[in-house]
Amino acid sequence: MSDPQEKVSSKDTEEVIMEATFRALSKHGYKDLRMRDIGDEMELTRQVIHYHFDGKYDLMSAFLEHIIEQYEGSVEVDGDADPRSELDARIDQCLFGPEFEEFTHWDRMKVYHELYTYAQNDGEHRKVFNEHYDRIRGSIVEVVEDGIEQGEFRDVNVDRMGQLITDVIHAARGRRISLGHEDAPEEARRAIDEFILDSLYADA
Amino acid sequence: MSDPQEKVSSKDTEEVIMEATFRALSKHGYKDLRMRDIGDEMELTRQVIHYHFDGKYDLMSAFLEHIIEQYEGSVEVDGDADPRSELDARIDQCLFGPEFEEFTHWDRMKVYHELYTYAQNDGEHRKVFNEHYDRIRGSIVEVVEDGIEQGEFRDVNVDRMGQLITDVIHAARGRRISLGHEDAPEEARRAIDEFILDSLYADA
DNA sequence: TTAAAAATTTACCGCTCGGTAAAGATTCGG
DNA sequence: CCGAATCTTTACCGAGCGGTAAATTTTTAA
Repeated sequence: MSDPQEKVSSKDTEEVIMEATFRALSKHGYKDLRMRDIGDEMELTRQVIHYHFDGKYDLMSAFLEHIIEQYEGSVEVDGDADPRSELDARIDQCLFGPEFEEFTHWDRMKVYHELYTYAQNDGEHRKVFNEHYDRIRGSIVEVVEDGIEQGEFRDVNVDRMGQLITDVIHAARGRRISLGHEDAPEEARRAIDEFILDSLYADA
Repeated sequence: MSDPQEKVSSKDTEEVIMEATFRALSKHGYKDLRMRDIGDEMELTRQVIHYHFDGKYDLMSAFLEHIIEQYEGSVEVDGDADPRSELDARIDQCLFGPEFEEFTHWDRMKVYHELYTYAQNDGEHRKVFNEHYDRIRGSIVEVVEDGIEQGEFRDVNVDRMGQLITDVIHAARGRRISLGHEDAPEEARRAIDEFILDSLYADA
């Protein structure tokens, strides 16, 4: 009875559904996602979904929050490092993902990007993404601010700088995913180093 | 009989279908696009589409080439200007569109971005986008190369620089479209100016 | 003028989709 | 141990989808 693999409570089922949704989404893409595909990705029947969620849209909304939670939960910080190292670490994490789960990172990003793009047709989802985006950018802006306060960086417009870095990260990811440019993240990393971060030091 | 508005030849009809597809796509998004929606956007019946195109996928492929053609056709060049002006002009055109058709530019970009993202699930479309992307980036790289040859710019890695600029443009557009950040293009323009293009002059 | 070819419309269809209702199984409270 | 509540499965459905076939109109070529 306390057999760990037989225990399936309500919360576990919803988690199972989330993971199945993730796999189905990875395989078929958002446009061609059918409830049936999700059912095929789990041991349970597809109809259980309707018991736990109120239809397809509700499911997708729940999944959106789920994947964003995972994203933000995977970000690690080392508050003690110097601003430059901290900044580098954050950029790396956004571009390459946490070291230990590299293999799922791009699958997750693929799905994330697809939902991100379709959000233009959905006010609800757009709002969720906006809040998430603010947090990500904010965390980078913060590091730049610290660097300036500590006198390591020049006094630049932090919002503009944070936004620029976030944008480059975003574009490189999108390019790797949509166009298949495997080296996009690494190249973006170098470009940020060579052409952007030097603006934090140069005395204009 | 030579009444200009009554004349409807085969090529014209395909053009009508392309425009209707564009409008339908703008309204409903790729995911929720039905053949019926396209029919609703034109005077002709929706079944004519099946006469001119071999099903929905064939239509979408044709439309993809159509919209990319439009995009590239709208780019104007002034070969005589100095490299910096030329570069500025190109960036502006990518970010804000040709002056005279600003009102359609963002509708087109919206559709473009959606197809771009979905291309990750479609090898055929991905290939088309890759070729297109190479041309756009190439045109920017070219200008930077000219600037270096003419001694106006520092001797940077042109591919990396071209890619970076293209990425920032792309991300800003995506952000305006998906998240609704109206000021994204202008902010990106400033960021490019302040933090990237200065790398073309600074002596390291 | 006319007949064939091209283009469009009308009418229709099979299938797949998301969703539901009721039966069945499992868990929980006493 | 039992009854109730929770959860899952089985069986099914109607709406809406992309697509087709044949009738109809328009254009083309003689």
